[in-house]
Amino acid sequence: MDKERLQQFGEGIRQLRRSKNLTQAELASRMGRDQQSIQRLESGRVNPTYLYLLELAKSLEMDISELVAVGK
Amino acid sequence: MDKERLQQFGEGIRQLRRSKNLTQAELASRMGRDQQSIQRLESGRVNPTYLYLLELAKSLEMDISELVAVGK
DNA sequence: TGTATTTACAACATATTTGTTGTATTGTTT
DNA sequence: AAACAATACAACAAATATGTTGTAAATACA
Repeated sequence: MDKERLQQFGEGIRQLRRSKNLTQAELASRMGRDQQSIQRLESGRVNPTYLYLLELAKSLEMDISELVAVGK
Repeated sequence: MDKERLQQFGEGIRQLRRSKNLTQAELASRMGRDQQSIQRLESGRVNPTYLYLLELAKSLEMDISELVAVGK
């Protein structure tokens, strides 16, 4: 189901963020967003856009190709 | 600018679709969508979601990691 | 030329993402 | 325990993606 794919992806992002020792607020700040934005993403309650993913990858210092692979 | 990234990505999708000899309508059909959806994507007028990209990759018979790489 | 196919674009309704504010809950540290 | 930091969640407005219909323009082909 779609909802599960989003939850899986969100969980993957959470792992990545933690592996880099960043708080939700810190990551959000790098993206010019707020903590709630990351929280919703990690909880799988939203379906992020391509541009959001590009910014996320940049803020996590990785390629978007690697980023989207976490949901697999 | 963001608009340019979307245009660049859309153009990349167009190349991929053409390389597989698919019309916009055919690709859309595989995704359960209509021709207009693909047209807006390729013209860079929309910012597709993660789930949309997953379906697009599947319909183009490729990995989402490869798919998002076309916009680079 | 004429016909069919493909692509482009616009407008509208609907659903959803995003931004924002506030706050509750959980976790950590002293 | 108390204080602080981090995370979760809800509700609202605004922006935007998506679905849909209609049609114009461009392209391919007989």
